[in-house]
Amino acid sequence: MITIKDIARAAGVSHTTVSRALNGSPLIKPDTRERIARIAAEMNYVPNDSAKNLVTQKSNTIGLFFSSIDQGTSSSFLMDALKGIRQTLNENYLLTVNGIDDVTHLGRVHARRYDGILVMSQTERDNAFIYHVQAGGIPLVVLNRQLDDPAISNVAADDRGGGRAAADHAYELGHRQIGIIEGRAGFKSSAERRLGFTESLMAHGLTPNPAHFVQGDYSIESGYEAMIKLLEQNDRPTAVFCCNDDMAIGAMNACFDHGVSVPGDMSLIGFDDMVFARYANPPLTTIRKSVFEIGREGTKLLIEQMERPDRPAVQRHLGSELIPRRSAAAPAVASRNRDSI
Amino acid sequence: MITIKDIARAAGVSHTTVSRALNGSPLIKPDTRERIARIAAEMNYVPNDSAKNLVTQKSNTIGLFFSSIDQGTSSSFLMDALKGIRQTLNENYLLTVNGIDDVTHLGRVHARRYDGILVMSQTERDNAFIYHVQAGGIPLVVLNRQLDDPAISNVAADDRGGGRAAADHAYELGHRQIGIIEGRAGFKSSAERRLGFTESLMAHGLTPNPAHFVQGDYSIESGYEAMIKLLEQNDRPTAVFCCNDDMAIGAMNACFDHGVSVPGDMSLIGFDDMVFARYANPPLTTIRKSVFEIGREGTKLLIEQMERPDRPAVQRHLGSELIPRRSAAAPAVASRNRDSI
DNA sequence: CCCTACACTGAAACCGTTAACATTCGCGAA
DNA sequence: TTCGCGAATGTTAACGGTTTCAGTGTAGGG
Repeated sequence: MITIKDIARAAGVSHTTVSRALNGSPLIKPDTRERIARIAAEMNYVPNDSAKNLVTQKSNTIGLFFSSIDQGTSSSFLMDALKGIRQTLNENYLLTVNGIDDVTHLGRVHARRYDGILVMSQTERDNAFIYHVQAGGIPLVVLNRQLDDPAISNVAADDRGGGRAAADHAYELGHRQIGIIEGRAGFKSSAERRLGFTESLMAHGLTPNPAHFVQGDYSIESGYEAMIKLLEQNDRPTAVFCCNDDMAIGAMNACFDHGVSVPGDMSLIGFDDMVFARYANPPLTTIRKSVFEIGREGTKLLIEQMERPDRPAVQRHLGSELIPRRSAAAPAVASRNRDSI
Repeated sequence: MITIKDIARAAGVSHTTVSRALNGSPLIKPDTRERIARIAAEMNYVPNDSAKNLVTQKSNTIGLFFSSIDQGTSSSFLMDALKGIRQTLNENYLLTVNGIDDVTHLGRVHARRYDGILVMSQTERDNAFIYHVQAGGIPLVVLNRQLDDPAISNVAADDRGGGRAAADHAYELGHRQIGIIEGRAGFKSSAERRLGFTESLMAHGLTPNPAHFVQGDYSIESGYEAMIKLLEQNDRPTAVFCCNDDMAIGAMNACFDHGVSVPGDMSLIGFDDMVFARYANPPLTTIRKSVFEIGREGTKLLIEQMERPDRPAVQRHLGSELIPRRSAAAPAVASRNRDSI
């Protein structure tokens, strides 16, 4: 392995000069710098990160931590976030990917090891981790989940607004019995989406029917099960807001299996707008949130934070947008009548 | 930041003794070791990786490289692979995730920076990267794509066998006109799956009809387009093997949009068995390949390779398995007749 | 012609660890 | 008593960079 000293010898200068030349120090005469650069290139010199990091007290590493790689995180999530992050992050940063749950010793997550940390958070259970990072003085941005703490930088979709938009849409189509399949208990997004949903109902003068609130956990299966519970009710809703697309797919399957046509007998609205949403049958009406964008904005924020740690934390909410497709339509006449009685 | 020297001072020993004690050297008296360990814990000591890596000439980092994060890699892929890898990898390894396309300077991928590298490869275009890594003497395992070079360790699914199984299944259901929507041109998996498919046809005495071979690129859209080309033919197939599930979903949509019922008028078989396959409508008959397992086995191999670099490279093929669901069934009588003429 | 200032380069210390090479100590054999 | 030896610990030199501080050489001003 060749080092700056080898280059120094070859160039007939001191290794200090080589170091400076390679780092673009203004102290070095332009032609010296060039000569050294050329020699370094010829010798295929690659700087030793460990040595560099040791003396500069940096790690050159950004850590991406997920709530849980196993559950609750749909795969397109990870992918989209990764795209957004990589695209924004300078190439010579190392980006590591971890599950928060996999971290057994918090002590191993340390300012020496990470220059900055991104947390893709879903649940308040991540808080222990988040506050550990913050206490350790590591630049930190929490993605995806809205945080209450203004001291921590945060980029998330507007879950509540999205929930509201979903319910608004159902209302405008003419539905008056609108159900909801909720996300995983304990996840902030679940609470927010339901809250927005309820707000919309109230705003339109509808009284939420507790029987039409069914718990799910963001998995396809839970959507299936929840939908069955809804279908079995005598006074079942004519439209259901599923708090993510996975559950909407599950719900759609439940409808098919029980001879309930979508959207003829039942309107379905999802959340996330993952790739498959438009290829569902019927294509899924849903709320788009851009994890890609969250990744991108979050990374920008993190970089800023690393450059000037004194700056105050920033909260940013990215809008969520209704994407009307074909899984939600006006209710059948019968149910409209039933409502108008 | 506290270092072994601080601990040494606190314990009244030399820093060498601390280093040895903390690393479990047999040279240290048990009670000394214990005392030092206790002090270290009390002081919240965290070793400095950079310093350690500098002197041991390791990087403590494993790199996971993807053919392309943007195209051709479905997201559940990344997720599953990651699960398999993380589960197998010792927690104190850093695992970085990169797109091969994002690597602008091959020189930056270097034995100093990575103790080992996993390549999730799809296409021969990755070869430049792969051989660079190998030439650099970095322990390497190529995942997911079958390699011709026995000098490089390799874990992949049995694509050819899977293709064969798909065609066999269609044949056994009674189909005699079997089409194929091929994967992305240039991807090894595309070639292998087609090959297996063709082999099966020949084995059953069917002559492959060139018009029934349509190019796709593994995207949902391409599956849609390709299916339309197939549907437009006068002598269209009664069953189509789609070289991945994404394209099968696209193909299914094309059928719906053209009033062709699945599996009534058209049987569809996919490949991968991604999560959504069983929630398609109808549930998708497909070939299961476990990316998770590929990740797991590949990591095991890599670790072995890092521990004893002298060992010869290993090729491992994980089986692929037919998962019959409802998107493929016996052909309608009319077409059976047409065939029997 | 000398002195100073400035532009450039070099020497040496340091970052936190590990490892090769002493050193100390106590004990049993000669 | 002395010597040798092994167990336990210490000294010191790496590892490959950056940075502080101390030169050098040259040009410009007096």
